[in-house]
Amino acid sequence: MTDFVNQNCMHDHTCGQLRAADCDTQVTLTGWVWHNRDHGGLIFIDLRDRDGYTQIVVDPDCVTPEEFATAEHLGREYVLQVSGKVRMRGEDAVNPNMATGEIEVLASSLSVLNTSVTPPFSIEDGIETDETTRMKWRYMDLRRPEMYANLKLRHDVAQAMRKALNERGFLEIETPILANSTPEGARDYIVPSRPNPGKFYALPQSPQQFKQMLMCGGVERYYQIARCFRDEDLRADRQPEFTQLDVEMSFVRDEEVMEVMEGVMAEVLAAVGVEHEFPLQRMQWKEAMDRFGCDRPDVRFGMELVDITEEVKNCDFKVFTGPANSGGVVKCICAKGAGDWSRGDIEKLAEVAAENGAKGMAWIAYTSTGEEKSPIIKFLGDDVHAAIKAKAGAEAGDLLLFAADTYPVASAVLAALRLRMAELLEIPREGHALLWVVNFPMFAYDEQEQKYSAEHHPFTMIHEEDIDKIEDAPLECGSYSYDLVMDGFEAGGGTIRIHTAELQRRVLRRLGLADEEIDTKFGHLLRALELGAPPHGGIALGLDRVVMLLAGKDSIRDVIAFPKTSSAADPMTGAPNEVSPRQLKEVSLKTL
RNA sequence: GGGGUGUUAGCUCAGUUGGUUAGAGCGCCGGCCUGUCACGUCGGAGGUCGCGAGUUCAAGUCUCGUACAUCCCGCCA
Repeated sequence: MTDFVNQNCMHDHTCGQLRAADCDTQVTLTGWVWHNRDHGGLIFIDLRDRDGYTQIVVDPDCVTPEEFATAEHLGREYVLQVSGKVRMRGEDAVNPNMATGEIEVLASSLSVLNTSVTPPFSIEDGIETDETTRMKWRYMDLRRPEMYANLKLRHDVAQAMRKALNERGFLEIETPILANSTPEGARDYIVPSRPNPGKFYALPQSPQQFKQMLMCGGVERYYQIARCFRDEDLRADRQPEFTQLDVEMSFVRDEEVMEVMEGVMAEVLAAVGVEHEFPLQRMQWKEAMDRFGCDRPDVRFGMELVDITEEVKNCDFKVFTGPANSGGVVKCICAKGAGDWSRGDIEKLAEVAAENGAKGMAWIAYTSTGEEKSPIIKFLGDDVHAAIKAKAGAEAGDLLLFAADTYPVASAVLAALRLRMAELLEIPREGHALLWVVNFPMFAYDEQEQKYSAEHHPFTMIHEEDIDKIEDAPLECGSYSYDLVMDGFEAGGGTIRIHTAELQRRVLRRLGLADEEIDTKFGHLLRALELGAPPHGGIALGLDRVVMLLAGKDSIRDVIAFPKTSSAADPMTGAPNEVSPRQLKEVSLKTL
C-alpha cells in the first residue's frame, strides 16, 4: 500500500500508514479534512485519504498565527497538505479504534490545497442517504472508505482473474463495441452510423460471436474483461452496461472449461481471503429444478421442494387432483419454525406465490402446541394428509406451503417462497457456496410466442445422442452447458459451441428462422464454421455480481464506480441527454 | 408494460381526526473553550411539504393525475 509514496508525490506518507515506530520522524501528509475539533487554544484535525486517517494537532506555538487562523476556519472536505513531526499520544489519549491511534502529527506547517463548499451528505460508512443523492455526487460517495474498499475489491478480483488466465496461456483480446444487431436475446442499444445513413451499429450484448470468430482465427485461448450492453429494464443485480469475464477455448470439452474456471475462481477467492472447496459440485439441471425449483439454487440452506404428486392423485381436493392428473405437479416446502404464524402472515406469503404465477397457495400449519391449522386438511382425508406430512418431514412448529400447477410454475412459486421464508425466518446464510449447474435442455417452448427458444443460446452444442431429436422432439435435447452458481445468483454461464455449419443451421431452423434470415444474420458465423472451425467452448462470468457477493452487498450499484438508476439515467452527468438538431441531421435521424 | 413502497430543512426522519407560526437529530453560520477523536457548550440561520389539478371555510394530511427513486413480475438468447 505504501510502496508508491515518495514517487513524485506531494506527501511522503499516507494517512493510514504511521505507527509508533515512526515517532520523531518528520512527515508530510495530504488528504481531506474529515473532522475538525477546535478547542480554542488547540485544534485537532482528522486528515483522511484512501488509506485511512491520522490525527493532526495544531498548536499555536508551533505554527504561524496565519496558519493557526486557517486551521480555525477549516471546513469539512477541505484539501490539506500538512508537515510535522510524528509523536506518541499521551497514554490517556490513545485511540484503539484507529489504525493510527497511537500517534499523532504535530503540525509545523499547514496549507490549504483546496476549499470545499458544504458537502451534500456526510462522508462516513453506514450512511442511509438516498441512492440518487449519492449518485448525483458520486465522487463524494466514493470518498467513503467502504466504497473505496469495494473498488479495491473489484480491482483485486479482476487482477486475480487475469493472473489465473495468463498463467494458463490465455490472450487478452479486445473485441468491438460498435458491433452488429443480432436477432433473439435482449433488446440492443443502437448507434446510428453517419457514413451509412439509415444504418445502425448495436452495442454488444456480449462478445459471443467475436470470441467464436477468434477461435476460428486460431487463437485457441482468449479472455477479455468485457463491457456488455442490454437495453432491458433494470434490477438490483442488472445494469444496462455491465462487465463480464469472457473466456473461450478451442479443442476442449465442458469439463476442461469448468476446470479452468475453477482455477480462476480459486485464484479470486484466495486473493480476497475466502475459503472454498474445489472441485465444485456439479448438479444436473433437472436435479436443481426438482430440489430447488430454479436453475441457480442457493444451497447454503435446505427447505428443499418435496414432490407429493403421487400422494394426492386420488384425494378429493380438486386444486391438487387437477394438476396432478393432467401432467402438472403438486409440490411443497416445509418451513421449520413457521407453524405458529398468524393467518395474516401466511396470507402475505400467498402474495409472493401469486406474483410468481400461482393461482392460490394452500398451506398446513402445525403449531408448536400440536394443533393443525389449514383450509385444506378436510379435503385431503387423513391418509393423504399423513402421507404428505411424513414425506415432507413436517412436525410441530412447521409450516407446509403448497404449489399445484405446471412443473415450471410450481417450481417458480416454491423457489420464490423458499427464498422469502429463508429471509423471514432469518435462516443463516453465511459464507459463500459455489456450484455448477450442468446439462440444461437445449430448447424451451415459449407459450406466448408459440415457438421454441434456446434455453441457453442458439450456438450451444447438443448432446450427440440427441441430435436426431432436434426436429421431432426438441424438448428432449440435452446440451453441453454449465452455469456457475454462487449464493443463489447466476455468476456465470457457458457452453460448448456448435462448430459445424450444418448443425448450426439445423438449430437455427428449429428456432423458427427462415434460411434467408439465417444467411443475413448468421452468414458470417456459418461461413467461419465451414472453414475449419475447431471444436470450442467457453463461459462468461458476471464480474459485477461476483464482486457484489464478495462485498456482501445487495446491489451491483455498490461495486460499480458510476452506475445508473432504474431508468438507466446518470444523475451526475444527466445522461442520457438530448442532442442538437445538427447532430441528428448528421446521422440522418429525426426526432419524434 | 404491470404491481408494491416512498418523496417534508443540505442529510436522515417525525408530523395525531384536515385546524394557530410545519418540528427533531446531524450538518451549516457565529461566540466561548489547550487533549479531543460523532469533542463540549451558548446562540442563530435554513422549508414552494416532488409537481399539477380537485374536494373543503381550511390540505403536509383526503381524491385524481403526473414526475422521479426503489423493490418485484414481465423482460433479461
